[in-house]
Amino acid sequence: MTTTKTDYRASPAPAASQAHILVVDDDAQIRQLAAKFLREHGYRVSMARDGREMRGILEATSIDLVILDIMLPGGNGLDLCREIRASSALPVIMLTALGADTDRIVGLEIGADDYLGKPFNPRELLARINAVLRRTRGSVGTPQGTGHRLQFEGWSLDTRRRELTNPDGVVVDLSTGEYELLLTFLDYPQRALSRDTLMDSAKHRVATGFDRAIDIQVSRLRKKLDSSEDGQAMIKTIRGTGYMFVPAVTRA
Amino acid sequence: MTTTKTDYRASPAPAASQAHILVVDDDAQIRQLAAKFLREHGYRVSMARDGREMRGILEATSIDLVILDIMLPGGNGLDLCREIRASSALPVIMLTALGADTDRIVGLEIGADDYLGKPFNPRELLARINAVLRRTRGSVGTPQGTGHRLQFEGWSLDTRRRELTNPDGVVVDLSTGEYELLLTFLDYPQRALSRDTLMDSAKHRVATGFDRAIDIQVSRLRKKLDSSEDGQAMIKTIRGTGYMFVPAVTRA
DNA sequence: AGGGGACTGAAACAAACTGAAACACGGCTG
DNA sequence: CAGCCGTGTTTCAGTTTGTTTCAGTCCCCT
Repeated sequence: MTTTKTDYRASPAPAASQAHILVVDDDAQIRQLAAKFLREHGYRVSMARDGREMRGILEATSIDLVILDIMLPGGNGLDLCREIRASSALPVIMLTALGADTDRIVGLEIGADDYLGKPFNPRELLARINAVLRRTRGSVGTPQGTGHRLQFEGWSLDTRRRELTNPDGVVVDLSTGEYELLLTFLDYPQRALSRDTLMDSAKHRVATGFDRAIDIQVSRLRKKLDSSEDGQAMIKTIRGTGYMFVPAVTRA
Repeated sequence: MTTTKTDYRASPAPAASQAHILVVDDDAQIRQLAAKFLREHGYRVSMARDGREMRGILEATSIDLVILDIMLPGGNGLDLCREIRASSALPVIMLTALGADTDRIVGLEIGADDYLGKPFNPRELLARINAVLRRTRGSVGTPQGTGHRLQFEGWSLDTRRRELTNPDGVVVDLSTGEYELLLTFLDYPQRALSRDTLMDSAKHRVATGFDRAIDIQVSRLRKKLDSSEDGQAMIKTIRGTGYMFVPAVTRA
């Protein structure tokens, strides 16, 4: 995996780049790893070792999202999650040990916005962060929750309903894969994305080397975006590198 | 975006952490176990051995939720549940002996908000308590007992009567399984739920691997929700993952 | 300018996944 | 006891997705 060389966007920063994330984990290695990766992707990151430190940081600074290990010494992560939820709507993503399915149930019901098994793929973490932020952005404090709509060249992708609407207002059916792919593009517009990046961001899996899955998926997506005149041009091929989503993207 | 201290789900919690729970069970061990666990998780807990003690505590203090064993010496737990319901909207979770009759019991008009097979996983108990409190929040103390009604796109699900009403005001019959499934969806709208999660949240059991039970149940539920035009779209399939309930859900 | 290798677009096929009808099973009702 | 209802399983058809394959493009080199 490579950290894409192009630096991040010139235009409508999906605001993701400004979000401030707090990583709570007692394992220094995981903390560092996550922090490094997230910083490279434009987030501000703070870290805490336990509940006490977490509270301190939450009070001292303005955090947009918390990543919380479910297993913390002296104080279950679930309790911390509930504690957060008792007083705010701060988005929380739980890290759970693999295979502990009871935690899975509870992680859901306890009010976490998402959860991720350890060890996790950094890109998947990123994807989920984006998804959660997208879901909660604007909805926090705004009852009717605007902000879940991504627009470009008259098109609109409702991330809540997973629905794409063309400039004429007609809903265009997208398969799950096409939706995820488009979403990835919309998260990083005007930026060359390698097949690798697209693969694990959109499909949550690693490229197998001689894999053309992304190509064909791009091709299919293009076809659907093509109903308008310059649909073809929306996703530009960057030879030897990957693809780039050209139009400017705004949130509504 | 700022860390708004507003809750986006519902009104900001009569803080789960402050809720007062009454455990009614004649088995001292279970009482202790549940109480200890719940206290560790921030609840206030009272205990009663039978119906008489229960009444005493209900009158003396302010209880937010009752956990009630269905098998009690001298006085069926079901009767106690009805008794509670006759005079209040106090949420009740029933503990039932594991096995055959759980399903049947639930189908009956006991009016419990949820149930749990014994022996139970403490975390699952916690999860269901949270879910029930979230659902009924605001209803307790409100004489008219609103709050047990979940609404979406003109539809309304009355969790007390286990009754679904379509936008025209017509009651649509739901089987037990369909009801539980819909309830789970309504608890976690706009969120991809895996078959596993749906299975143990809605059916109180673990998926057996090559299980299509959820699929067919979703299919049946869809059909019933379909009487309106875009019923099909309400439950979206997320290939390779599970299902998602699309409409916004409000409690009334 | 021409040729060759590497890369991409997309059709064709195959595998995986999902929808739903049909059937089977168990409990309940009359 | 026969039939009905709710539910899970089986099964088959329809979708979606990934791989293979081949043709067309682009780039570099001579």
